[in-house]
Formats: sequence, C-alpha cells, structure tokens
Amino acid sequence: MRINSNQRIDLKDKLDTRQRRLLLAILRNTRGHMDARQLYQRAIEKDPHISLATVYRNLRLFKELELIDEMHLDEARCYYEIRSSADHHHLVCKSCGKVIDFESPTVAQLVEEVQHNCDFDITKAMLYLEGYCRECKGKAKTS
Amino acid sequence: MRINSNQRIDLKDKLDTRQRRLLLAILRNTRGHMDARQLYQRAIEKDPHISLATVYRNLRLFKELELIDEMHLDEARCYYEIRSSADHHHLVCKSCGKVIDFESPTVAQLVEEVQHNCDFDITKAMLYLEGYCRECKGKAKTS
DNA sequence: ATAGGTGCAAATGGTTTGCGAAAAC
DNA sequence: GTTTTCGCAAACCATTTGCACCTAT
Repeated sequence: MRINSNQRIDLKDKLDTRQRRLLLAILRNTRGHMDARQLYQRAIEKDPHISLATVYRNLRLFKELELIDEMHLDEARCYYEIRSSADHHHLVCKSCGKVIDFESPTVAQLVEEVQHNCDFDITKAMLYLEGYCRECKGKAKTS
Repeated sequence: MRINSNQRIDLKDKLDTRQRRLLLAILRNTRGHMDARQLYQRAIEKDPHISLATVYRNLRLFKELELIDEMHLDEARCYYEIRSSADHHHLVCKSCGKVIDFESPTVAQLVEEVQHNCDFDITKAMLYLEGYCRECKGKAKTS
C-alpha cells in the first residue's frame, strides 16, 4: 500500500480486516509497550488462527501509518505501543529491567532547539535513560 | 570475567590480547558509530584471521566495561561507539538515513530533573530524534 | 475477476555459543 | 598447568518473505 501525505484518508480505508481491528484494539487497550510475541499471544486468545507473520506485517503497517511507535528498550527485540498525543520517554533499570514511562516539557523545548540548529523537520523524539531504580541502587550490581 | 565496582583495575588487566587492542584502536580512531560488520571489515585489514565471533564477544566486553555505548539507530542492527566524556545524541533522517550527532546542555538539565522526580540513579542518557533533514524535507517522502 | 490480506513454512540475517586449539600467566 | 581467549561452524531467534488460498469489492 502507498502512504501519501494525507494519511487520515488511507487510514480508515485500511483498518478493514478482522485481524487488523483485533491487533489495534489490543494495542489500544494496553498501557505501555509490548513486543510482537506478547501481542501475538494476546491475539490468539480471540482469534486462534491468526499468525505471527500477520502480527509483524501489521505492526509494520501501523508504524508506517504512525499509529504506533517502535522502540528498542533492550538489545533482544522491538517493543511497540500506541502513539498517544503526548510524547513520553523511558527510564530503564539496568538491574531489574523495570521500565518507567514519563513525560517532560523540557524535551519539547529541546526539540525546538535542535530543529532550529540543525534545520531538521523532527517527527519523533524519544529520550532513553538508563540507570538504577530506588530498590536496586542500594544493592550490589549483579553482573 | 567478573566486573566489580572498581572497574579501572580490571580494565587494563583485560586489554591483554592482540585482537582486543586492535578492535579498541579502531573504535578509538573512528568518529561516530559503526556496526559489528564494519568493525570486522576494518579489523581484517590488519589481522586477516580475526573472526566475527571475536568482534561480537569483545564488543560485549567493552560494553560491560563501559568503554563503548551500544545504540539502536535503526531496526536492523546495533551500532557501537567509543564512550566519550560528553554525552551526545542522535538525529536520524527517515528518508536518507543520515545520522547527525549533537550535544545539548538541556539534556543534562533534564537528567537532573528526572533523577530527582523518579529517584533513579541515571548512568546513561540518550536522546533519539527522527525526522527529515534539510535536503529531504522538501522532496516527497519515498515510502 | 482483480487486488490485496492472510497463514504457513521456509529463508534471512544479526548475534551467540559449543568446542577443540592456541595464548596468556 | 590452569585459565582465558580465539577461530570456526553450527545454533539461535526475531523478523521477513514466497506462495497458495481466501476475502472483499
């Protein structure tokens, strides 16, 4: 399928299959991020015949339509989540793996700054922070 | 190998093989990021018998020693670069794939803010921005 | 009937690992 | 002599793709 600058038109035209509606519904009802396999697991509860390939194909489609964001929170796989109105960012604990989402108006200011300095048209901003959470920062770091 | 909190000691103890010194030298002499395969290509020019597995094993080691940073600038593979004193961030063009590195004092301020609000001990901050560069933002977006 | 979506299984490709040989200490 | 690293090939695993079938228009 092609995507032109007037995306809103294609968009509902294309949410036309059972599988797509199901996948998008799951994504919409999930707070935070999930990976392809988790989405697949949730999907087969409702549609036992859906295939993992369909999940991947539609994740790619949703990403192109900018309905979801893809992120790389660890080295193993990608995570996806519904794109919400407000940008939000991730704070990952290196010890226990916990992920905290947060928003920050300072990032918007930063985007402005960079947009101007680098003459870029910025469409997505993601801040990734990593460290040790309250519970883990006391303990010896398990390597 | 084990890594304890006093990393500086292990560090030079462990840069003890020809292959490690070569790989680290290449990383040190490269501005910006490179992936495992590029590093491997550069390495076999000097040491034709070095293997890709050794490259990966040592990238992992360097990462654990915090000599390099690993990042996911696209979905295909990981990129690595020498950790430098100043944090710097990435601005990626969705159309031509160009990556611009930049620094920003505003990010440091942001880290302070989050560190305080979330009670996290933050060890790494990476801002990822994506959009269209000067050259590409005029053209129709090739999907 | 035509175009596009799906399911399945096989392919792809970056990364990791098992193992015997070589190097470091 | 013991421990660690290396090179090679095979394994792994997330993701993609070829193809035949299905579904909606």
